[in-house]
Amino acid sequence: MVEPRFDDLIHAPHRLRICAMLSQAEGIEFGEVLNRSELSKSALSKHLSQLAQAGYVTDTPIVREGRSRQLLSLTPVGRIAYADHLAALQRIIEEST
Amino acid sequence: MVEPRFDDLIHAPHRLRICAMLSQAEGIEFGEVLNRSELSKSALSKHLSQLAQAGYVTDTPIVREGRSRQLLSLTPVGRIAYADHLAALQRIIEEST
DNA sequence: ATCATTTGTTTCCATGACGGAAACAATAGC
DNA sequence: GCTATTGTTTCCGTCATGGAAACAAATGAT
Repeated sequence: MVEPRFDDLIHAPHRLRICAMLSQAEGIEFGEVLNRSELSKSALSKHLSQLAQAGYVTDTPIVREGRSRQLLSLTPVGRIAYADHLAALQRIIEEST
Repeated sequence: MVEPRFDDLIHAPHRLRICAMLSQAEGIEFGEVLNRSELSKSALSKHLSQLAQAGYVTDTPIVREGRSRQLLSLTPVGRIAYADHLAALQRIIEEST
């Protein structure tokens, strides 16, 4: 069972949605995350930097259509932190039912 | 079925915990919320003002041990907004499972 | 009545998060 | 070289947040 650790880094609304996107796939390109977010590319880049610095996200450069792109993924540590945060939220939800 | 509307006012970590506390009781005194939070009384007062201004929280003055206190409660509107927000979180959690 | 205590609000001030625009860097293709 | 694409960093303004202290209101004590 996961520790229900509330994580302020993940909790911020945009980052929560970013983590949710990344949790559902093996890897998503920066451009797709950008399209599915409501952020400018500079803001998105900064959020991803924060998540990367925490060790939650990594980017693998890939090439598609002649251009190099970032394939973003949650790291194992990131998946655990995200799962723990969701567990903390789940606990709040259950307490309130 | 509730609308899964994400509510930034409720989402902020301390306010989320405040709403969670209030959702579990008919009324809680300011002092108890203060003890169960990690906020100064000024910060708590300001958060409660925000929730009150949104129509999510009301305070009923009561007297206990010779002193008047605020008995805080979620309003019906507040309960709905909180439930909707939890539904939005629940949706995120389920998407990520 | 005066003073101190309790309960909560408001003011003041400092800090940090956040966001977008624009400049920048790196790479690929023409 | 020149342009377009992908993403980062810099710059700058704005808003959220928090605590301390001053304040207000009510009660009890002397």
